[in-house]
Amino acid sequence: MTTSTTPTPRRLRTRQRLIDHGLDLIERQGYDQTSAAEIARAAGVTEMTFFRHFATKEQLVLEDPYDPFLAEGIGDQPRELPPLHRAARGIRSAWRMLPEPEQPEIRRRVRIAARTPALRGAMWRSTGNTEQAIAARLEADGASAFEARAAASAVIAALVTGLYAWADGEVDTLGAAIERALDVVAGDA
Amino acid sequence: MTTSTTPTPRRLRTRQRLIDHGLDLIERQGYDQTSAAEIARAAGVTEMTFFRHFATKEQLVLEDPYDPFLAEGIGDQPRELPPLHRAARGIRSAWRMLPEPEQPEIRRRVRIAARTPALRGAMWRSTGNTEQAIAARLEADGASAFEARAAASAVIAALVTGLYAWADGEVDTLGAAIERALDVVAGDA
DNA sequence: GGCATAATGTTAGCCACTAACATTCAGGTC
DNA sequence: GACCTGAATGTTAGTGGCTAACATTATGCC
Repeated sequence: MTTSTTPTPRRLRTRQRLIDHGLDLIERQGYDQTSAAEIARAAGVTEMTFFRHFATKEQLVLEDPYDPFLAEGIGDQPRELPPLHRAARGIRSAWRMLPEPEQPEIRRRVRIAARTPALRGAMWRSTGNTEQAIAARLEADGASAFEARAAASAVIAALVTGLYAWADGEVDTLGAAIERALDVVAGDA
Repeated sequence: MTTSTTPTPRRLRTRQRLIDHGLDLIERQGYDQTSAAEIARAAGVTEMTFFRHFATKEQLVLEDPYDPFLAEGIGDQPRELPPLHRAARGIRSAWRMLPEPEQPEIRRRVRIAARTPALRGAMWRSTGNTEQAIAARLEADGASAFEARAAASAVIAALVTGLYAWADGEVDTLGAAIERALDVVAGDA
């Protein structure tokens, strides 16, 4: 039940220092070459404290800002469409309603993730919740469990690939990257 | 350049003992609750030896038998089709030409992977090569790099989801699971 | 200023994984 | 059957991610 008391200002500051120094160090030296202890030291704090803020070292990089709402738009899609198309259209419409997130920070993170094999796996794990939410929506609207999961995973995979391309500078805006990625899996929608 | 000398019989036996005891222990106790040292001990061997056979503990579970040929069938698909459909049809036709792999062993592995969050990420990483091979074929046949990667990742994601469903007993045969998964992403092919 | 509680520190330890060096084993030669 | 060589394994020591248990400091409120 993640007892979620509002974090105290002090805690927020330490957390932010960890993020700042962490991303800095990792960008300069690489993820594997940067230890949690080193980041903690740079932030003026103990290794133990690092892990009290981030359950794993991966989580420092893989915060998940764009995630949990993405399933919301699916219910509005016409049920005659096959699950893959419903998922793609739903995500697209949900995305359009999102406030512009702080893109520079996200982009730093995604770029690091794209370059670090260890994190590409972790990214997949971290999108697991979203995937499940999408699958649940699809299933609620009539798809079989199997179809729902297959469609959800395919759409998320394409989307993450789009994110990577954006972080690498192949696509100009996050929005465009998402649109193009979804077009590939459901181009006629 | 993986200097690949043919492994000596002795080495093969130790390796097999590690696999046998490893899968046994993991099935009984869970992946996280089973240490590499424990598996090594059960196989009558040192922890160090374990890691000389498997670069990581993950690799003991995630051997990759069905992988590298899957890209082969793509070249035969009509180029007018969009990349996603070419990929799906290519994999389907490649699969049909494969000799039946030793399914019981694979199924044990996939089932473990499906149940272990840490391994679901690793699975993704381990399919990276296949994904890249598929994307390369798509690109060679005229798709843009972006389209190629998005389509390849979506198809692989669906396929892995199908594998999980098969391992869980939701689908009877591996072949059927693959067909159904591909139908979801490219049903009209 | 005093107090309760959140935030951090300390210490000790497990496990995945690696490097460097020492030992044993298997298969062919004589 | 003793001998020799290279592959396979063992030993030891260490790093880094991560956790548990307990002690200390800081912060906001009275």
